[in-house]
Amino acid sequence: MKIEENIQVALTHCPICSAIPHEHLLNSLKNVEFQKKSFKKGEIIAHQGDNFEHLHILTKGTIRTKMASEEGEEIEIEIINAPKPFASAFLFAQKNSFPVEVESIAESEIIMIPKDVILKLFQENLNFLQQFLTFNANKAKFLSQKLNILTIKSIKGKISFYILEELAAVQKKEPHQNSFQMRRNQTQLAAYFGVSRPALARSFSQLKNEGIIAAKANRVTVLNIDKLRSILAAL
Amino acid sequence: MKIEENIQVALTHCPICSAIPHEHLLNSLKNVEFQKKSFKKGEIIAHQGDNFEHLHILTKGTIRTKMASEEGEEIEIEIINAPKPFASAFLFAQKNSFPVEVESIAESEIIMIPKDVILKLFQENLNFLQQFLTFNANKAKFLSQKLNILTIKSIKGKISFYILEELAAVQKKEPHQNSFQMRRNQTQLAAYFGVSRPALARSFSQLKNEGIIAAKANRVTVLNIDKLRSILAAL
DNA sequence: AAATAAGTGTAACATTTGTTACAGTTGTAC
DNA sequence: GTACAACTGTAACAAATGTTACACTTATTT
Repeated sequence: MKIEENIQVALTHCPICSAIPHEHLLNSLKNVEFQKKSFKKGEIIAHQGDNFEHLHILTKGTIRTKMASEEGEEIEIEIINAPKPFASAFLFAQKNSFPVEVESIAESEIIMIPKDVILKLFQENLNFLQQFLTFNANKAKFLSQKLNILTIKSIKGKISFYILEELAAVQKKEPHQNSFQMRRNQTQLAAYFGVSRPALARSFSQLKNEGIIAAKANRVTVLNIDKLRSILAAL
Repeated sequence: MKIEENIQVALTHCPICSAIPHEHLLNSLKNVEFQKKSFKKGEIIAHQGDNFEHLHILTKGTIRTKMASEEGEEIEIEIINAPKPFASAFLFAQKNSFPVEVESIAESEIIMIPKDVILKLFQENLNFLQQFLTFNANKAKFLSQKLNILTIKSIKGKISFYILEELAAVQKKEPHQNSFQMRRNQTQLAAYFGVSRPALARSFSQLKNEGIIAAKANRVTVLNIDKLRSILAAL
């Protein structure tokens, strides 16, 4: 099977494939019937519960995964930009179905590589295996952090947790920084937390009135980190 | 290092080690400085956030993992019986710290095997790798199911989801069975859902009054599965 | 069998969050 | 600059859940 240029480029930048030497990757995939699919903005790539036996790699575009018991009530799990695998942490499960709804939110392209090919690659290439393990372990961490946010019951608590996490991330680079840029607006954050938008705004206002944080445009400044921490502790 | 009899037995029954031929396992571990630790009932094995570089295997006893932002508000994640690995899905993460609090709830014993030994075993033994992948993928599924329960906002919805899952599991063995034994009492279930016990009881009563389920002792009977499903759909 | 503990059902009330609606603010397209 | 859309702040009210308390039932122990 001929591999298109753009897919090759995507794969060399994919966090789990980049360990495989370029030629080796080409050789492996050349002999393999991997599938390619394209999706328009708004199309559903996979439904929650669908079975799969392939490693899915998003080679182009952006997807959003969300969880919903049926219609209605949905909360966003993750937004994934190409090139990256998705649902890879579930590939080797006994009953490996998509745990989330996967929606294309831009012109997207995915390729699908059969499970057994992946296993073969693991044997031929220890680095690939390690990257796969690391990528999935990071995903598991992400899931468990998400779990943590949902575990916190009060909206103020969720906000505090979120802000402390974001601030910690920023402080790794600039240790004394006490403000950061919000990556999500309130509407998105409310979906992420699984709460209503006005309720989120209300709690945000309370934190501001209490002098714990300040917010201007999409920049949040932490004024009293101890109080912020105590909100979590006091839960 | 000498390997005690009981640990050997435990390992051969451990879901990720059972693929390794007995002699091979002994040989591999003989040359390795793996650690052994014992814990009494109630002792904390690991705190949320602790770093680790070893695969942890519970060889004896029972542990409970729970999540908590600090003191107070805790929700139970999982109860694990020996012999099983724990936190294995996070072992290869970039910053691999315990995502949960791990508590011994019985006389327990664990062994710890360094990461690099595990990698070596992967290379020598494809079955071991596959079992490890499967075990972790199942964990990821478990986490995402847990996420699903927390995502559902109403208590009635959580109960419906839970009952439908349990019933589906039972029906795999007995297709026309419409009742099942509860593995958790209401107090435990409330902790699992992250809600208060009286609120759970109230919602339970409502489902009973509406004729959707019946419950006697710890046996739940589904009387109207369509209505149960529609509770989830209507969310 | 009595005593005790563990689990369940339920009620009154407090608290939090959701819902709906609208006004003000900011950003963007034309 | 105007018009429009997206975002934010906020208020009144509804609905759900938490809290506390207690009665009742069911296991377990003695």
